[in-house]
Amino acid sequence: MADLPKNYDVHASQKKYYSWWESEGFFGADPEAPGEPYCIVIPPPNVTGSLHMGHALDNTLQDILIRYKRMDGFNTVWIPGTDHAGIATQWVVERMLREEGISRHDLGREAFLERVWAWKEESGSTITRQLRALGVSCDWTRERFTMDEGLSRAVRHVFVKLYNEGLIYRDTRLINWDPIGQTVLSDLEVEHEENFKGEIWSFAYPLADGSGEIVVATTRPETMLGDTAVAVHPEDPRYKDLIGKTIRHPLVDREFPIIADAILVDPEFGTGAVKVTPAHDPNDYEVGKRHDLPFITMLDKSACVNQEGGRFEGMDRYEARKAVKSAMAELGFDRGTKEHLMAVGRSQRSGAIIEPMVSTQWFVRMQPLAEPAIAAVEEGRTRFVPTQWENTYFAWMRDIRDWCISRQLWWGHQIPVWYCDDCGALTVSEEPATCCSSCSSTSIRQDEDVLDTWFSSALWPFSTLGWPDDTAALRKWYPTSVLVTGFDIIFFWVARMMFSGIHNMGEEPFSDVFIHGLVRDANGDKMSKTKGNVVDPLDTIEAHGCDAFRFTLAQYATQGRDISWDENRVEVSARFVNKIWQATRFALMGIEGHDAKAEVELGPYDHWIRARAGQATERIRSALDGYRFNEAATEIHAFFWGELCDWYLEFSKKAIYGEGPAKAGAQQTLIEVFSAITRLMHPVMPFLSEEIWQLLPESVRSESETVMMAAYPTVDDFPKDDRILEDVAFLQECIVAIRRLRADMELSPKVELRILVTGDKADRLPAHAGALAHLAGISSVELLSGDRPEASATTVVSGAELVIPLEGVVDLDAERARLDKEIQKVGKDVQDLERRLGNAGFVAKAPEHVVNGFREKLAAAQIKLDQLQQARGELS
RNA sequence: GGGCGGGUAGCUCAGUUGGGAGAGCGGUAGCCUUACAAGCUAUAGGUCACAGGUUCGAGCCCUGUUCCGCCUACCA
Repeated sequence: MADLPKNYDVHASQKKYYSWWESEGFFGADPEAPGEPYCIVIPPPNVTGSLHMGHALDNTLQDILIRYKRMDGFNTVWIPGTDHAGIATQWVVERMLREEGISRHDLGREAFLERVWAWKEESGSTITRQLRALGVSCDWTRERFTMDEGLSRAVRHVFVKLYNEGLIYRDTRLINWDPIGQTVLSDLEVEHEENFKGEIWSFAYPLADGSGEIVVATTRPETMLGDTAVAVHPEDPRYKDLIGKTIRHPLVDREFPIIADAILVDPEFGTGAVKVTPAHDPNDYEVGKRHDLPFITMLDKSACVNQEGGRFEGMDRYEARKAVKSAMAELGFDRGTKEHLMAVGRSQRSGAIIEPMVSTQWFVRMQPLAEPAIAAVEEGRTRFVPTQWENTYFAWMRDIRDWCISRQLWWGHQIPVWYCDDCGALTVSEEPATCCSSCSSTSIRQDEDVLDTWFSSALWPFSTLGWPDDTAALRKWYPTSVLVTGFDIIFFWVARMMFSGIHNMGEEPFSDVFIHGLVRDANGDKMSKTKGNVVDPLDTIEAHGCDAFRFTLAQYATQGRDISWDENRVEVSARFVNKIWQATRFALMGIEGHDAKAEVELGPYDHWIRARAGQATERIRSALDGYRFNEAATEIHAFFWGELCDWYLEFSKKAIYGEGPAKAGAQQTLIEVFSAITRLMHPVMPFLSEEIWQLLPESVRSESETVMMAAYPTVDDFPKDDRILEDVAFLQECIVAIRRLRADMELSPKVELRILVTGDKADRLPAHAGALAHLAGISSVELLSGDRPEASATTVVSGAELVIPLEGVVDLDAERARLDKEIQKVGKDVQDLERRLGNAGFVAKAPEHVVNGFREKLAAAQIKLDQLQQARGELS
């Protein structure tokens, strides 16, 4: 063991063990195997994407859970996969084509799709390869893709089912149009940009009878080419007489009425008269329906003015805006322009400002689907962690609008609907239709549009398990156990999985939804390529190692809070990894030559660290069970460094460097405790723990060839022993008190001190003389009998006083000064404690243990004060 | 406009039934003590954003104010 390298080679370890785990099939899952089911489906990253910090956090947390549950005897599976990401992927490929100087229309649908598939084949493995670098233990044999054959069948199956149930329908209505991407978007795909600097322009519409004008205001002048009314409030005295009169459009050959609408018009706002463009504004659309106005679509698919715009035809909407304004100014109808802050909707993908348009699209009727999805959370069958996210979920679900699912794209699941050229009937079919279901004509055409990418994502928790077939995996693992994801896709994905799962499977898709924060940069800003503040997880892993990276992520993963990523923390974690390695080296050297059959005698410190390990196990388990990853990581750190390294390894040195049953006892303890902590840390630090596991003695490894299959420690693995915990806590307090005294008196650690001890617990101390010698430089421990030495320092701990003779060790003048300072300080403490205890209400109402705690503390402080004053007197 | 989260040590952040204000980093002082100087020991540093309230007692509960961030909304 002496040849164990002084430093841990993280990269060699990562490479060696990941491929070993994977090739041995340790990630694989068998639905027939015993154990309660525990299943996670990965939030599928974009197939052509690459790993970012969000993925790193999300997947590290999932891996921690899966590894924990796998070790804990559950029949676990973690299903990986990727999403075809319709718009995003098509957008990327179109951009590549543009660089070649061609468009997708030049290629045609078939050739274009070939290009996209080729790009998917080329780049599709990047993200899964990068995920492996994180150490994730997905069952790669079950990897799925949202457009693979099985999932595509699931999509068609659901579409047909919902259509037959009347929950999918086709309708013509106002939708969000992306003029650059040239497709409709759902409300969620529109991002609202607040405080957009625009202007509001007022102009006059002349009455047709020449009797006057009415002034209206707009932020979008060009839409006046599509106006079909001006609305006023029915009670507005200014305009009451104008209601029913006709306006003569000054720019196009049309007349339209002045109408009264109490819902649209706020008489207090602006001029109190509103121009109405039913085909290009959501509010006006409603007005148009209420008043049966004409819907004049005056823009084409690229948001250029069409024939409805008369002489403005062919202009893009912003050119038209200027042209309309100046034309109106020439006619004398301009009534001024003001700056105006407004919100504009942009396409999430192309960035284009959304144009509301009237269009025929496919929709999902949401109301009936949302109701049971709301109930599932209300009734606790699905639980959000932290619970605050339930509000977000409810708010959206309760105010849900129908979901527009068709997209004018080519990359995606083509809508399984065929239109008959002869009779016009629709054929909706899971399998490709060959003739019209109504008139049997073979002259049918499939709908050219594809489905919103989230339509297939919504089926992910069951489609990946084999649905619509009745598979063993589906029976075993649905519903899944927990969904781990960020709050940014609660609406896009979580909510839609909820109603899809409930509607299609009859059961909600997961019992827990754990929502973590976003990874931001050190200043709390969103990471983005344009800002140049993106941290590449692979760079971090390369620099500091995967385990340090994962440990840092876990420590950062506080519930309900975003993460401001500070790369320095990874370096700190890397030091922890090194510390673990160094301690392991010590332990392995210590257990060298261990004879399992030798006579064993466990010493007090052996009992102590076991009891401590039990406490740590309890805390770590409880933290993981509650998704408190930061607590789990912190507890691993606190136990390993603060208890095991700082105290036990030092305590045990005497036995380890000695011989006989005490040595065998310490060796056995080292083996057991290292076996436990190695397993406890494994979910967070898989590589390091595996490396250590492989170095542990055969007696440990015989349980499992890999730590990832070893049993996760339980509290019952360790005896409870409150007496030893208390005893060692007392010893630690003594050691720390002596060290402090030493530092205060500027005594070198090499100066040996004697201590005389008195008090309730005094007789416990001589048994720890060895530890006191090693850890506090104490040469002898005796019970105080008779008088104190004339020159001495006293330090008080709970239950004892330690008297240290100072004759010949210290400068007495300096010591006097020090004592004076301390007397002052302790005096204040005593006063403070007395005041609090003297409070009648405190004694009457505070829990007994709290009151007793104060009493003990006060007693100890008073003793200390007395002793200090006495020592001061002796020195004088 | 509505909603949510946050403001705790110089920095990054913990703090789960209201009862000793904590960790890591950084600072200071002292240590190459035979696993680890990527380490060990000790230590300084905080009106827990502000103002009220409840209580014997508030970082924690209530009310208000303020600053930062996010989500959401059709105000011409």
